[in-house]
Amino acid sequence: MDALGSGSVTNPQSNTTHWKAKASEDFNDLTPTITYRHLLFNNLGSRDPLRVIALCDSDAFYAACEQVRLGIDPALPLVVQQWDSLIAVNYPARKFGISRMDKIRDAKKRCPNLVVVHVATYKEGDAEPGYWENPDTLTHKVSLDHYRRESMKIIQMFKEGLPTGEIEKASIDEAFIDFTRPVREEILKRYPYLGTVPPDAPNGIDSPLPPPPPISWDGKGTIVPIHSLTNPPKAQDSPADGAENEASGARRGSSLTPGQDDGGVDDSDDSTTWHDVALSIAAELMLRIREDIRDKLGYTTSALTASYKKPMNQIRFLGGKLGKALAEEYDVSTVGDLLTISLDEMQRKFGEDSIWVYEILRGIDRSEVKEKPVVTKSMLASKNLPQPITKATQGYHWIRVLAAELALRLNEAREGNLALWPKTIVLHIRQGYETFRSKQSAFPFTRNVTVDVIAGFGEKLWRELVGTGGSTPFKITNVQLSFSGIGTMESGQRTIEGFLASRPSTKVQLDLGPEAASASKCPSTSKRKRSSSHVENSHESATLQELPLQNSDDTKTERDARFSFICDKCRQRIWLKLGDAGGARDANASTVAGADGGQELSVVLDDAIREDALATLRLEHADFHYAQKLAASVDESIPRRVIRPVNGVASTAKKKRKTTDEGIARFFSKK
DNA sequence: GTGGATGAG
DNA sequence: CGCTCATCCAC
Repeated sequence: MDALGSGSVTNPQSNTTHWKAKASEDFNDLTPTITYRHLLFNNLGSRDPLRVIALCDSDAFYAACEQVRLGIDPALPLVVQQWDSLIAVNYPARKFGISRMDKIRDAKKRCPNLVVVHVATYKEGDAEPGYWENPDTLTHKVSLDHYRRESMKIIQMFKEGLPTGEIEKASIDEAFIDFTRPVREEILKRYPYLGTVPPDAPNGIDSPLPPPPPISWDGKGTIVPIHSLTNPPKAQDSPADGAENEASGARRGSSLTPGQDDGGVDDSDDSTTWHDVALSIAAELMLRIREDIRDKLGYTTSALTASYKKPMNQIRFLGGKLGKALAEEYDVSTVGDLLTISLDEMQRKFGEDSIWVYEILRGIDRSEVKEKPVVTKSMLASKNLPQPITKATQGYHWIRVLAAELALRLNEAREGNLALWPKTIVLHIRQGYETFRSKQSAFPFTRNVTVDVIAGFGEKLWRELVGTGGSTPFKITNVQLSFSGIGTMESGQRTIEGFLASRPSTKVQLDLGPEAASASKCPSTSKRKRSSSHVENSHESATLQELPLQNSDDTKTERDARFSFICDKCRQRIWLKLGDAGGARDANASTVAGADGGQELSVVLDDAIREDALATLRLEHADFHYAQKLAASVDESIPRRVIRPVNGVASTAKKKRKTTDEGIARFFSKK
């Protein structure tokens, strides 16, 4: 696709309409005459005429990460290897004609002195990924953790450098930056006289701003005038570090040749607008931050700062099925070809919402830049199996490897927030060339998320997905294990129970130890009716109740430590009661049941749950004392705390897609 | 909630 | 291209 904007026309004489798409449709709102209202209010969102957005990405990011990590001279050619392929090639290496997806051998042939770093990997049992010269894809899994961490550092610098800007991490090496607010602030700082509407202004706050000062585009990078968008500059004029700082969409006079810097003040005409000023300030801020990142972290970046159009093929959303569908529907191959289709025609065919696509085709992208939560909603670890696996044990092996990665990543994320809780765990497998199938299950909140806990669930899901093997042969070519629905647990309550309550068949009730009764003496005893039934087929599950019995070495003292604690305040030994999982419960009676039927969860998992429950019990017991103090006068039960999903915006008002949407039309709904 | 599909680097 | 990652959405 190319020929972006081939139908656009700029009008250097008009202050109100900067370009038109063919004759009839115009986009007046993009670049109106800027008034005091435009400047002094900041409430127009993506229709703000002073809106400036930048996209900044790191150059050959993975390669740069390795270069920085190893303290290698950035001028040396370096590639990052993943098995037999390359996943990153730095600029010096590109000079040798090496490109991504070259085979490693070819790359070395082209450049014998090439620095080759294999991406970090780990195998089952490794506590963390490591850098090895020749990891085996049959035993190891790639880890991108280091790159994720470095990425976060860069995002952090954007945020610190632009406290009032909006930063949206777009990928591991890219971020969208909304400069609209910082630019406004800067304009008011530099031109304070704009801060008040002059008394003699003809239309009050709706009067146009006075003419802008001349702009120096010097040192702001490469400027891409709007005229040139069909023939944009190439990167040959980049700074020496290979990075670029482009600004696009400035409604400039014709004096600036694409890719050249005229090196100074724009005194060419009277066509400079406040719109241009905004763009130039953003470009300047962008450059400053990029330099800071380079100096502090060692990463070079490229940025494109645009008011509304971007050069070359930089159109989002058309790279996938939508683009293909459009091309087929209209039997065209370039964006330019689609510009002949009028808005009316598109809307008649695809409904009102297709204006979104119509604008995208014209380089107008009104998407909001919105900061994403620091923690992502999901985490996925996956492994392609060059040699398809055929046995359940092999599956368990990979599940453990993937579980190790998830454990590592979740625990690392928890360094920032202890209450992080993935509500769901999912196992995907791909059999041969079939599409993926998956199974998921609730994941309990556990303070210690270990490989064993995760793998326990993974194995359970595996059995649901492929069975225990034997009878039906399989050939699995990919295994993925993921957490989803990551949110935070509020004041760490009632979590295990919530999880187990959904498995009524395994509810068991068992008081442990002779002192169990004494536990109920301290706080009030549960009056809830209890089921006295034990699990009938106890061989089916390794539930908590079996633990003390299974382990013959388990002395009484050990058992005490595992299932109880002594409260400092009341000097009571407080016991963990394994009982009915659902329903209400008193402050002192922690309830835990075994998990799923079958040998679904390992003993170790139960152990983790037990420890978790014990920790919860301590908190609750402390709460009990606290509540007693507070509520001495009132005969009220201790307020129950409730689990509340943090991102619990239950999307009730989800728009129903029109059932008439068929084929291509379904792409046209508003994003 | 579950499971599949999509887009992106 | 092969691999990895995250989100969306119909059911």
